[in-house]
Amino acid sequence: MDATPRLREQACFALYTASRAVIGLYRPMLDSLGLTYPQFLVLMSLWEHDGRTVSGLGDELQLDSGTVSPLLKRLEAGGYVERRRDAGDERRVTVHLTEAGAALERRGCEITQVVGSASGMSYDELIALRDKLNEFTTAIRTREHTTE
Amino acid sequence: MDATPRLREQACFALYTASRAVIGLYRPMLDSLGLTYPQFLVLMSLWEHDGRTVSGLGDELQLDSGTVSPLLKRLEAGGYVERRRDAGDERRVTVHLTEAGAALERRGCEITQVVGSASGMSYDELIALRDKLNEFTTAIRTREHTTE
DNA sequence: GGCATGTAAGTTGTGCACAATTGAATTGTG
DNA sequence: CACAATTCAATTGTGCACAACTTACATGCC
Repeated sequence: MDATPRLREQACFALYTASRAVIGLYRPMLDSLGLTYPQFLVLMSLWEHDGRTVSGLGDELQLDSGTVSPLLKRLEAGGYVERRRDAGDERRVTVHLTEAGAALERRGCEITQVVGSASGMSYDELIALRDKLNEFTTAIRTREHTTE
Repeated sequence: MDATPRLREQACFALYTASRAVIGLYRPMLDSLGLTYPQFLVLMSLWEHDGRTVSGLGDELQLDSGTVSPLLKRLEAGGYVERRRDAGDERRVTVHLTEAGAALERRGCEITQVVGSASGMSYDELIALRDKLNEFTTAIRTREHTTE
């Protein structure tokens, strides 16, 4: 019980592997749209609520500006979003879907459904897994800044 | 039900977030050893069975040579492993723990326990989550090369 | 032996992640 | 008003991930 933990017995490793596996399943479908998974997440966030700020997207995706800024630059180069300096507060940049970005919503919805069905789990099982993972993440984050 | 899926309702997003959160929890502890999480995984694999080949480690961690090779180079530069060209088959490179790398095992074991307890879950809950994730990964991988 | 086929490790190029820093704009306080 | 502190986005630097490619070596088949 106190022996060295084996890699395959670790929940953390299972998490790390599962995350990469599901992104790998998205990849060929998103490739055909010229998107990566994080870029797709940004679009999902904007389909729900267009015109978010850069930091708003960072909060939603739990990513900092060092990740989001270049990611948005590529999405803009791809023609899916536009960035606009906020008139009221010049520090803020709001991100807006283009016609092309908005048009991807239908296809994006199909892709998430394909991935969901590939999991081999029922809707209820997926919900339960999601909730368990979110509970896990919340617990981890509350203990994040503790020494040892 | 057929509406656009919201980011926070997606199991995939929960997975992506949970994976990064737990690696973020490992980070400060591994930093003090000069390790990253993937480097730590390599050491865990070697503590269990020293002298694996590069491709053997890749199979274990589900990473390709493009990821593992430079990672091992950094671990070697850090003084934790050595790479040796296999005498029998000159294509193979075996990876061996140094004294310093082997000595990290005890501390590594403590770190995984700290992370486990930070999850706020019981041992049984963690096992159940791990098994569910591995089931998920297996299902995903079997459907990986299917068009749509 | 000679050569096609396959395999192992490494390299190159792109795109995340994240820490640390920068610079511009805003806000709080005297 | 002045100016310190804060906020926001972007930049820089390091280390994964992964696709595509390269090079060296091994093996199978004639």
